[in-house]
Amino acid sequence: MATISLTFPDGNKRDYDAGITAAAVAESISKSLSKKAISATVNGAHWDLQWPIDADADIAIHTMADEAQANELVRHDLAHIMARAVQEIWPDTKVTIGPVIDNGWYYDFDRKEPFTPEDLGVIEKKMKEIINKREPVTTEVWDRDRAIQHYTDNGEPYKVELIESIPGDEPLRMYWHGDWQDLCRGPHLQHTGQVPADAFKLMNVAGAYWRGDSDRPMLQRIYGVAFTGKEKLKAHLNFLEEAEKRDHRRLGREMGLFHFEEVAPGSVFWHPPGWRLFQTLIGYMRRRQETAGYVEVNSPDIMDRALWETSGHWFNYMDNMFLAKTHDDRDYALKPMNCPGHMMIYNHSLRSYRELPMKIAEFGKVHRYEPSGALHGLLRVRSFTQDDAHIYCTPEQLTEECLKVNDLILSIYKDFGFENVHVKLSTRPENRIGSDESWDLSEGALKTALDRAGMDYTIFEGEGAFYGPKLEYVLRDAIGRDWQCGTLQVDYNLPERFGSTYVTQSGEKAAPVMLHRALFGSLERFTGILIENFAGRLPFWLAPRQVVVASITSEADDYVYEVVDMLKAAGVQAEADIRNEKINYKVREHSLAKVPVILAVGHREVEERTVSVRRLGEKQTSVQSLDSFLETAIADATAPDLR
RNA sequence: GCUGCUGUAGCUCAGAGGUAGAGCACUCCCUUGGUAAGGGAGAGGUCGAGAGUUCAAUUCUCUCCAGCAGCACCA
Repeated sequence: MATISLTFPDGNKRDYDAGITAAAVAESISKSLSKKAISATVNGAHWDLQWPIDADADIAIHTMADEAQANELVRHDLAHIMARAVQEIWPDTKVTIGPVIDNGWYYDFDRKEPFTPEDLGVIEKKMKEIINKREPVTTEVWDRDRAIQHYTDNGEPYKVELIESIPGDEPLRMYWHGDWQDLCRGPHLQHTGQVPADAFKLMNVAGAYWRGDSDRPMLQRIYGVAFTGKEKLKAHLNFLEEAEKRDHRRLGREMGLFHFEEVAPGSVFWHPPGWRLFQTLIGYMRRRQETAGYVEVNSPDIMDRALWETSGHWFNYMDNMFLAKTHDDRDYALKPMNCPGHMMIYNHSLRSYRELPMKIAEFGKVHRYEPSGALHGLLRVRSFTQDDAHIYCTPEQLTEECLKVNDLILSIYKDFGFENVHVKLSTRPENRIGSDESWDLSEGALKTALDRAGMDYTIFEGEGAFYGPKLEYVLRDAIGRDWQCGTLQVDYNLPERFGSTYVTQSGEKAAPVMLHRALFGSLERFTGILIENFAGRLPFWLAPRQVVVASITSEADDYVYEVVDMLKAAGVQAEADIRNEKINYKVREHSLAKVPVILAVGHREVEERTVSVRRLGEKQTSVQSLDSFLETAIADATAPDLR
């Protein structure tokens, strides 16, 4: 028998018979390692302990201490254990797929009866029983016909379909957890007892299309979370609780920012404080854009069908547009995008190369008939305001302009405290307009700009818009969640469709290239993200209510108004609270409403012309002179770009 | 849009085949209180909408609307 040489992480080499399993390698090292071992990494591949090793290789044996591998195995085995539990309880259930995902796994089932929340407890109990049996996990490679026959005989059509979609030259691997069998590429643990029985939880049931295709049957998906230990599960559940507390829909209500109504699903009713925040964001962006050489315009909300036909939206997105037929029998559409309107403005005069790059910005409100199931608070709405702009430039200016947008976007996110930004680059989709040459140029410009800016980015093949490739800026919030906000798209097509030109230096007409970009993206969405990121405790300059001046006795009422007026005159958002309530009551109420500063004033403050300052989240109060508080409040209220 | 769940006062929720209840919020009164709920009284609901079953429906059935979780979608 041939001998192979395995190299361990510490550099040691040992010789074994070819075909030795990783389990046997572990056993050759020590009895305790062989017990604790969960899997191996062989030449970079995650390796089941039962798999044979046929040639020289680098090898590392994993135990539960190896978090990454342990999580993957535990979650993957739990997917199988859950499927087994479900089939034991409801034998008529058909199994499909059950992959590992962030923090856990899911498994999709086909069963007539819906799973109820109570069923989850029953399944969990059964799973724990299976784990406690400590049954071995075993594996075999089968040939395709045998596997298909097996699943046909067992009435598992989804598995048959899966096998048929696996390339013919790939071996099919079967796994057994006890006597329950599943097609699986592995790797898995040694036995079910290696799964920590107290570190998983079934979370919820939901529908999911077979193979992610909305034309295929809807299955029932059960989600679970799992970790290598109880404490980690607890930490994760705490995180979910924390995220729940930050829900902008709840905070928006508690802070009196906005609400929704059945009469306008997916459209926001902004209340005064919420609208103030919204306008603060627009004011900030307006200044940043003006400094960056943009000009602001406004284009109509309702425009004739002909325009949308020219732009391509009518045929590509009609189902998602709000349409309006008028009494003169014309078809109009509410604008789902600002670009066609901006095309009309660009085309209105003869343009010179001297005017380029021309940057047209609009805080345009667009309407999109989003599928009802997609709506979600401020994060996914049917009418929203974009900080939209279109940059018309020459092909030579393209990369430079992309770079400028990239710089601007990062600088702006930084002002809001978002320093961790990732970029997604989406390339040409199957359903697209325009020549391959123009797509080459567009994608090239974006890549070059990203490379020159030294940005990290991930490529998403085929995910671009129908008219051009796009960058999407994803920022990470205070508790590690990712939010997609800004976008930058290169477009050779729209200028062509609209016949846009400019006169070159040599007096000829040429087509401009166009950039679509939005930095906040949707103002509504960005507001929601800010609320969640700050858990409602917005920085002073953004806070929709900045200062409440609360009287301790009614004898201070006049002074309260004096302070409020003084703050307001200085541009600070101040309110009086002279209600017939105790100061405790007022402090509690305004604290819950996340007002950043409460000024309490009683006899002492009136006499000394001071204020007692209580900042949100601090128990400690400090007495300051009116003038010194005014000074700090003005400084705090100043937007970062004006400091 | 699809699957499942939910819809009772401004908010959070209880309730039952015989036309409704709590706490908070709201209004008024007492209280002038020093940093997260002082006390009392009062007002407030076509029980999401429509149809059906029934002597009787807010409660049961169906349809629709909206919300929630996920899937699909996201120009």
